[in-house]
Amino acid sequence: MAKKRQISNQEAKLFPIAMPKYQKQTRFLVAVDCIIFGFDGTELKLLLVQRGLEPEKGKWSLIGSFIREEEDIEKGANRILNQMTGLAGVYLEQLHAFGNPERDPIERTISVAYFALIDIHQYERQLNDDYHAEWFPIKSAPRLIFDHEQMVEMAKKRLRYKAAFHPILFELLPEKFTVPQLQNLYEGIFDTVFDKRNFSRKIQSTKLLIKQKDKDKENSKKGAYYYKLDKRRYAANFHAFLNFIPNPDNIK
Amino acid sequence: MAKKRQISNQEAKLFPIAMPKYQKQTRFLVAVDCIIFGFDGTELKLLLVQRGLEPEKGKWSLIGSFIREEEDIEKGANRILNQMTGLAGVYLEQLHAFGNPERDPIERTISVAYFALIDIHQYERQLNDDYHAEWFPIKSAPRLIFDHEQMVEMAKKRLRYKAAFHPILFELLPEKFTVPQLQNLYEGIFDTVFDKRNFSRKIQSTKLLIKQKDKDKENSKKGAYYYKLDKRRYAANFHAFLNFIPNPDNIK
DNA sequence: AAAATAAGTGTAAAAAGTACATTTAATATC
DNA sequence: GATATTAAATGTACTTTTTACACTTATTTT
Repeated sequence: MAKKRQISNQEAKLFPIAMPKYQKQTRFLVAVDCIIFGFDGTELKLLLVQRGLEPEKGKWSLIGSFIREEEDIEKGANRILNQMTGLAGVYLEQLHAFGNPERDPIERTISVAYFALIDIHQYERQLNDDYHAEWFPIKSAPRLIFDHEQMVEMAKKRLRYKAAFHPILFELLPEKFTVPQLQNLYEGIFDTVFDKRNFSRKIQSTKLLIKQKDKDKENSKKGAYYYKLDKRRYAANFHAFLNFIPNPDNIK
Repeated sequence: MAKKRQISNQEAKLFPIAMPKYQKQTRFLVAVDCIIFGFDGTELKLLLVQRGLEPEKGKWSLIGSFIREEEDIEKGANRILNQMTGLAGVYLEQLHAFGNPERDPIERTISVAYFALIDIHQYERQLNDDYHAEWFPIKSAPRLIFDHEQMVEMAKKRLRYKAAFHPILFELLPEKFTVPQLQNLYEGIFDTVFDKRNFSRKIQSTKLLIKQKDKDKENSKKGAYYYKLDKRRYAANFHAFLNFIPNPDNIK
């Protein structure tokens, strides 16, 4: 196995005979599955598709596909997301690699799960019309194939965990949103209720919100002021600990 | 591709002809690499081995190997850890899947990294004598092969992050330890100093420690009382948020 | 006996978190 | 056009947590 110099994968493709390999090892299919969360102003939703190939054809499934030969996993996740939903430039984070040998009955497949957060309204039409993807309230989603329900459970926990300390939930909101909407979102994620005054004070203290002059009149007679995210501060504070949730116990 | 019933992987092995496959997809090598942390009472250390096969034979590397055909990833991580270091039953958590197509120049390999926390003293001899593994202070570790330094960086961040909220660092300590030792560990991990009185009060308030009657006389004339971890409470509180670190900013 | 060393401990002030009720702006109804 | 209805917006007093800070104690060394 002695070797004078390293041979890149590209070279190896051109000169397959010369390429040393780890001969005796098994090779596996590797896939990406995406847990895509959206928020419609009232509840947290999950984007699902009907699986297009056997086994389990026609059953509900996370968006996912196989990684290609020369494709980085993260790039693959973005490609698959884009191909299957048209989404691009959304928040995407690696969740966990799932590798139970029995998880796909056809052939062992290792799946790297990613979770995505998107503004549901920005894509609602497109998703339904062009891609036959469907939003389900997370509390009444259908049964999913393989270990996808386990993936969703883990993603929910991760989302709660992150949301307790980092301003990640803004990724789920449209450009303009109201404080009551934001509170709804937090209450949905943490399955609890917060005192309006305390919540508002805490959010305002982060200085991440910029008050707009117009109001949302859809949800109340008085109307609630719109806010926009201060993108500069958001970028700077994303990894800071904002302690959004007073007692984040019972999360994990 | 229509199929009457599912065929398990085991069945498929017995009747290879009958097994439907995802024909056109590329298959990849999948490996596990372990970032193994230890604490010697003074500083955080990293367990490394000299790589046994080309390429990069003889260079320093994380402990790692390929996943086997019918092996779950987590089980594989435990097997590899045990085979290469003799360690068993230690804290092990999945960190991240690394999949840059160029990360191993011989053949594309997707590596699922795990990090482990161990009580260094319990294994010091065994590791050196039987396995030729070596501990390096994390601040003066040698260059590592492939993307292993990137893995270590990510593991350090994850460790800090978890340690800020969960009592995870006890995994690095021996059964009996003193409060000053514990404080040393936290100060090392967070690269800062804490007030002795405040640190002690905070730790005691978790009620995770049981005071022993004997003292450690090695590190001071007066001696410091030993404590043991209350294992019941530890198990119950592991996922609770203990807020060990007052202002956990600058972590990630 | 005196000096040196690190362990162990308390208190007051500041900040953060909690609990709680009324007023306000706009629309809908009579 | 007066009244009822709805959800938004806002302040204050109390409790808990965090922070800043210095001396005494037990033991060994000289």
